[in-house]
Amino acid sequence: MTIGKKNAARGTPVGFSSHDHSACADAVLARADAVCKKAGLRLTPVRRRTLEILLEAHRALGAYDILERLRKEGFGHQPPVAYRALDFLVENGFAHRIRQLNAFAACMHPGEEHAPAFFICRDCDAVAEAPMAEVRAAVDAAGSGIGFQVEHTNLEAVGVCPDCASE
Amino acid sequence: MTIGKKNAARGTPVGFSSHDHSACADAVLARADAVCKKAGLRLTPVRRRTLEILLEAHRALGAYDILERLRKEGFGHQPPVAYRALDFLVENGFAHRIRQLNAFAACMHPGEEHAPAFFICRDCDAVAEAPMAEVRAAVDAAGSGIGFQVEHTNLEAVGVCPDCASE
DNA sequence: ATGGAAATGTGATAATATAACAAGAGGTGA
DNA sequence: TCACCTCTTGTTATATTATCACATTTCCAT
Repeated sequence: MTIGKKNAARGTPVGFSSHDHSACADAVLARADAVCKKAGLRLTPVRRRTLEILLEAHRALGAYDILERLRKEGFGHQPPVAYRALDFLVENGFAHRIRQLNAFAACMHPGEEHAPAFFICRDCDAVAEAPMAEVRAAVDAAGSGIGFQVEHTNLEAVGVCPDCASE
Repeated sequence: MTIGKKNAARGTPVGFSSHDHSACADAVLARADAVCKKAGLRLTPVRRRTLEILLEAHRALGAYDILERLRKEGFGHQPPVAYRALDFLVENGFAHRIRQLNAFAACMHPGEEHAPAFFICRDCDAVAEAPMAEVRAAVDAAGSGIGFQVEHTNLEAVGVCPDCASE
């Protein structure tokens, strides 16, 4: 689909309220560095750059969107390059996979334990991430009721964002 | 991936507790007929058969798994055949799309308003559906807090099912 | 019966994702 | 230092999932 082309001019991506993108991006990146150092993880150039790309875009990007940007910057140009970097970021909580969009978005709360919920606008594909601890607790409880050990949850809500609703 | 090959012998698909499959399948099918009649929807042969296949399998199936079965029974053999039938079922609440698996499963509560949550075993791909109205309420509330009108929610929890845990 | 909308079937292709293997980077202990 | 090991990267090739576009048929309401 190549995320973000459909209605790229509309909608405030990844969070509907405006704010200083570069500041929050820097903060998240610094946090990622710290978390990796502490955990003995290697935030290599491709990985770090992939995270930066997600943060700069400040919206959900498809793997091939990211691959293209990496390629332009001299990294490898084959799909595994992007997928591996994204896998690393997702596994370690620096990014989330948005399955409704076949896309990825930087996590805005790396390091913190959180069960994210995503609000996805069906019109402009903007995505907002909200931490919802209560939901996670409810799911854990429901799971243990049927003998299921929940390890990871993903909640994606589709609807209409404020911008698109006002049109 | 061709869902269901990995560990097909293990796990109790779509719900972890055993029960009379054919009885619940018949009931769901009858309900689907009634709902369609009432709503003026056409549960055509391909669509009905697709739902039956999902009910018989009693697990999540990929679109191409379904396509193959349809083909063997004399229906068309091109992807749109399966995707269109599945789209109809999903849109009208007779089936759910399990995005973690790129697969589809029959809904066990058609007609009833419900925000389903899925418990997906990372070992054997078994899927259990649990209705979680409270979660939906929480998501609606969180959404309206940021001006987002939630239309549809999908919650997928990955973990370990009872069968796989006991090994 | 007939005109229009919905549904089906088909070929072609797009978009997303992984497998498998060779080569390089970096750390660790002898 | 160097041999060794592991992790990471890059590449080729291919698998898997999903959609487009268009002809044909079916169904139903007039």
